[in-house]
Amino acid sequence: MQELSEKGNITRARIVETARELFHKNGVRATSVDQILEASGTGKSQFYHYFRSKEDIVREVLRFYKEVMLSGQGPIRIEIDSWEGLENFFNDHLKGIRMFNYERACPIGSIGNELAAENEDVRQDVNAVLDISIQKITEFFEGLKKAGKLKKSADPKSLANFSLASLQGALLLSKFNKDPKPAENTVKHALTYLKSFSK
Amino acid sequence: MQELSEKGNITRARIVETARELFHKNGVRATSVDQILEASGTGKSQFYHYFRSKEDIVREVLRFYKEVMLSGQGPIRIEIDSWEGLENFFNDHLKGIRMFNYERACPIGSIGNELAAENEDVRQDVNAVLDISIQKITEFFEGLKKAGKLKKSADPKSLANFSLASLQGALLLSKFNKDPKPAENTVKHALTYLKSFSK
Amino acid sequence: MQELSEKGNITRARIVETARELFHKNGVRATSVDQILEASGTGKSQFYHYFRSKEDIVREVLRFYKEVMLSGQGPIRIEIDSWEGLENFFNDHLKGIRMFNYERACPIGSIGNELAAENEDVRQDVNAVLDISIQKITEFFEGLKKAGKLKKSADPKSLANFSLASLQGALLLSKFNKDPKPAENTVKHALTYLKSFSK
Amino acid sequence: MQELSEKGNITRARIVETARELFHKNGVRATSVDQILEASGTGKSQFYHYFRSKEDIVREVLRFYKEVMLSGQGPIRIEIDSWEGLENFFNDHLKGIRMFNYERACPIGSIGNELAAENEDVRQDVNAVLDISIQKITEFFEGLKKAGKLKKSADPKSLANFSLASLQGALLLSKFNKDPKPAENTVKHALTYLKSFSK
DNA sequence: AATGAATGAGGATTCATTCAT
DNA sequence: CATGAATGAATCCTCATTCAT
Repeated sequence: MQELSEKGNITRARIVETARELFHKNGVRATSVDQILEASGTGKSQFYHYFRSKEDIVREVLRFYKEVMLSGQGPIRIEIDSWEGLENFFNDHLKGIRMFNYERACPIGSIGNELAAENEDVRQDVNAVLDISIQKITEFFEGLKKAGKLKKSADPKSLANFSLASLQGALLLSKFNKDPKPAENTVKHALTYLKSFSK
Repeated sequence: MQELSEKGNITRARIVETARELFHKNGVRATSVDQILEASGTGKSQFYHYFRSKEDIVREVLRFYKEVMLSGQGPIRIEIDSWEGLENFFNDHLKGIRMFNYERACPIGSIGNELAAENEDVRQDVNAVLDISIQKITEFFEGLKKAGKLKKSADPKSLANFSLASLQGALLLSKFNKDPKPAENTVKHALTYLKSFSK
Repeated sequence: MQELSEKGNITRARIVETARELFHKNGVRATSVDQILEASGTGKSQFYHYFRSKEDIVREVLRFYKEVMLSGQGPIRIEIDSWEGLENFFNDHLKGIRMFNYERACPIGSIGNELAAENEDVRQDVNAVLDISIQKITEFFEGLKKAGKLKKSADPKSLANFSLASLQGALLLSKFNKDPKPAENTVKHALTYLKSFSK
Repeated sequence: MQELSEKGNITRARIVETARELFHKNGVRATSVDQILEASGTGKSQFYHYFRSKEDIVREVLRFYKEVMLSGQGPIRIEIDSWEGLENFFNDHLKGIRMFNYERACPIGSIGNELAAENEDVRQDVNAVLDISIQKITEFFEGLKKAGKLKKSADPKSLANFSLASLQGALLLSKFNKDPKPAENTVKHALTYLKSFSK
């Protein structure tokens, strides 16, 4: 039942953090293990002390995103209990891409797009992480429905799914355009549509 | 008056076709030049007889998509002159992902997502290709507007942009889920929203 | 006893000329057959119509230098019949390196330095070409001697050999320095020394 | 306080030593990285653990020559404090080429001749290494002059420069002839000339 | 005489991973 | 926990050369 030492944990966390950043910036395959180690200031083979393989750290990165989303401690306000909350959720993503000059899309989606075909585990991980958002949004709509504030025709799960899809596409188009407008425009339309189910 | 030899063109086209398929299936970085050659049944160094570099063939593949879209000869019916035409455009994409068992998203978007950050030319190429769709959809909405069949508040360009974004996101989610539903659901909502501007 | 056609000869000569220039500028190994063909505006496989191999064209280039020197039609005045003639011989070389901004040494010596070790034929060719100069200088000194204008202690062949060695070294140092001074200085000393045998 | 591991240093040094030998024997371009590794008994990709590129090891080899010359520990006695010392300097070079059956010239000059045109850094490195010899010889002549043992007309720097140029040319001609005589003859004349400034 | 497609070995370089200490 | 040396397959690309027309 031995715990990892403090120091070890820190080194490990730094590696994950660096990998996460590089994966987001350049993609997984474009990021070599050596690059991660150099950028994290870690000695050469520390990596294999903490991770079994490159695949392993990819999944570790996805686990990190999962934890952040579940704990709600990331930059995205994912606890949604009002229409304003939903807007915040979308807008936090817009803020996110602004930070990187509209040169990146969703870090999770990018990993999924790159690796889903060749690695079933990663595909499922990606799915699971994105499902957290979908679930949270679903719960928001369910709440509305229960409170009689959503049209009967509206299916919470279906709307949540649409929300995430349009968001992913929004971020993607802004990356291709290196410009905030496509994402802003898409988010605006999506919100307008979603609100049309309000009553 | 002399054209490039038949034979050469065929070999070249076969390489591009193979590259296109592999890029779509596995991604650009995951596809080695050797794989392309082997899969296309081409001798070892024919590649560099026809292409300057791997980047070159990526752009050639994008050029191919561009031509297909401009000529309207691909599987996607991009000439849109009615609401039914718009539905066809979306549905053709759904058919497309079904062909690959929902294991792939948009081939152009995937290339963009993987390479836009590191290669400005590719980013612009991707943008240009996707803009063709956006332009076609824009023209459809403009036509409607001119005919007084679209609400005044509707901005054709903006709606077209939303259309493509939601489509990209739709395909992406279905790839992550290896399931048609997320895409179908997203497309359904998007179309519902767009049609709400009809009058 | 069929002669080569006019046109063929011209193409061939252009290839040799281009090769000569590129070998001088960048070295033999640094020059690819393709580069020669592209720079000479020759179709891809013309090369192997005229030459058996890359080695073959190297030797052709050396043969060219040989002919130029034997015919005395090059930029180097190699017919030496006076001290002034010897000075001209040296100075023509200094002019030569000036033309190329002191970025090149002797084209023949360079080929020799690069290939003598691996190709005995080339080594002998190089030697033969340089021997032409040595021979001409030798004859000059022999003439002087016969005319009683050279000290008895002076050995014509030996002095000629020294002349060429110091010249080769002179050009080399100027290339390393990208500056005319080392060559000018060396030539000045060499000439001073040689003239000391005059009587 | 930690030094690079013994083992690593040894491997690295062995690679440099092997590269040095092969560059001298066959030239830089004629020597592949694989050849260096095989000849040095080093595993396939150790090379890039120690050197960034092939250019890097070329410069490392030049750095090696520089250190050897500065430390005076090589086969060439470069500390010159008498006419005999100058003769030793020349003769050590003659001994050097004898070791290799007169199939090689100056290793530094050869690298310079092959790469100076395409690589400015290498050109400067080569220049710097050869300047060490020139500087040492210059100091010898300056010493003579200060002691009143050199004619006033003699310029130390200029004579040193001539010394090295004639030496380079001497070695070159012997390589082309695969024979010691041209070098011996040239050195003999150069020394005779230089001594003529003694008083 | 000329063209350009085809070949396949070999070049430099990068990569994920393992080993010895 | 940590270090960096070692491994060898794989990657992109270039080369000299030959073939088919």
